Amino acid sequence: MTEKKAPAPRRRGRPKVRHQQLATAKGAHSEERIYQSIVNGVMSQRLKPGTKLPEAALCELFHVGRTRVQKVLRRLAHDHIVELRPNRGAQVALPTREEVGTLFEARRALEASVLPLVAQRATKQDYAALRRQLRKEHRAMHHRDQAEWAPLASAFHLSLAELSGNPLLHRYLSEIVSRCSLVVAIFQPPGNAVCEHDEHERVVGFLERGDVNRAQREMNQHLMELETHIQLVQEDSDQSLADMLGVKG
Amino acid sequence: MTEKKAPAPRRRGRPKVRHQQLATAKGAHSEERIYQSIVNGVMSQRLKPGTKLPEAALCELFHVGRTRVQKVLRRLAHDHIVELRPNRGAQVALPTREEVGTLFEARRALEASVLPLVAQRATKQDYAALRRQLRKEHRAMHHRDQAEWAPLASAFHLSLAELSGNPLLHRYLSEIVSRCSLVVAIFQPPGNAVCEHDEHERVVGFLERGDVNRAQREMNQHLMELETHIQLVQEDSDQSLADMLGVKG
DNA sequence: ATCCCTTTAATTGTCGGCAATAAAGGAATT
DNA sequence: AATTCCTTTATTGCCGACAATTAAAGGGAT
Repeated sequence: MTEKKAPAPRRRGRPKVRHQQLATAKGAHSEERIYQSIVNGVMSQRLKPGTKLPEAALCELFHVGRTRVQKVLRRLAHDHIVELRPNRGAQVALPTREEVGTLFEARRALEASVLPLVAQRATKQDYAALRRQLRKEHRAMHHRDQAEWAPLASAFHLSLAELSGNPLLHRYLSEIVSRCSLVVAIFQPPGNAVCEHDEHERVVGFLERGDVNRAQREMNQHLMELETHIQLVQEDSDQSLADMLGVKG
Repeated sequence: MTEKKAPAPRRRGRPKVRHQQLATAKGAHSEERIYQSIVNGVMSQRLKPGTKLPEAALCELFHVGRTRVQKVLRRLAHDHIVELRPNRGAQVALPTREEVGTLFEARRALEASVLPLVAQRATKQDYAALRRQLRKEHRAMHHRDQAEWAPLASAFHLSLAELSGNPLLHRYLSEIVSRCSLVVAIFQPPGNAVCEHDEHERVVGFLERGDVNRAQREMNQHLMELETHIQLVQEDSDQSLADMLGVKG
């Protein structure tokens, strides 16, 4: 118990902000390592939205100078993982409801655009690989927790983007899927996993039969369900979340 | 003045690369200024693909330290305006034929995705503003040279993206349109302007009537024409271009 | 107690220095 | 003469130092 005395030589000036431990590993390509550590921290909820990421702390944690930390922070800001305010440093981003809307809208648009290209270019081997991946995803969904399953579900969508053969669309969709995962991580109460009703399988089925339209409709439906689920969850965890973060702006 | 004598004491070591004057203006938000200067230089062909952009030169030109120059160069590299190779600095990007293909493919996909959103959200005033813009574009096309008309033609596509109401799609399309302009600037011989056959007007017409499908087809056609035109031009200016740049890799 | 202003320290922004890397000329070897 | 080092120099990568900015605490006046 910290008892405060009468004279209480209390500190003056701006207080040093507390930060949590992230990682201690060392390596050669440190920038990628720092980047991944922070992304993992955000995705796994250890880093909650609003958490400050002071440069000095990251420098100590990862044993690098500020130059590299700044580079990583700028990259994270570009990916909308953190928010970067001038002279005030970086903090984990908290997307607004509106941003979530446009995010999912853009995702639906891109995923729909990707499907015809996949149907046009994918080979039998590609579909076989997709199906293998889906079985893996299925197993994870039944046996493991969300932390392990989530990246696999995203991997399906990213594989489709890759099969489109268009690196640019793939890059954009990667960015979007990452942000969606971030949103899901933020607004999903633990244990409340989204059940997939074999929608991924159905998309592949339509694609393989060459029925692009139906594949698009199925995918759209799938993404709409995901979004509405998020929004419902967000609705009733709004207060407790803001409270949990101590958000004041 | 350093006078060179008879024995021609030729320099040894790595030669200092010559660079051209870009701008001398000064301002407060210097990073944006540097960024725009380089983009303008590339778009107006003063900076040809392959041109090196040494940090020190830019520092002198813009009277800033290397930190800010590096930030700008990284941003340009992210936008694919320059290529950034480790330990070798930045140079103006030269997109390959394959990259141009994926670039236009992605552009067709995004522009098609944008149209339904526009039809859904645009008001009468929006269409009126679009039409005003189109008249301006028309005037520029008939009276001025390509240098003035090109940004206006791009502006039409960007306006559509903006009217979609989705900032994310707008950002992606801005990126793509910039790169397309870069490609056009590189592969278009001066004076060989693309004639627009009122395709923009027709797209707006279909949209206003709510015929999204036809608007999409028209837009697709428009973009395909643009691309094939580029490729034809690229075909027969390939040699002279490589020669012009002194490309050796 | 509440508001304003000053004081103080944390934190970020920017710069120049030093080490590491890459590129070119020249020398040595075949 | 062509090829392989080796030397020399421009250039980038990285870091710590210093200036500028921000945020909180303290101290009055209302």
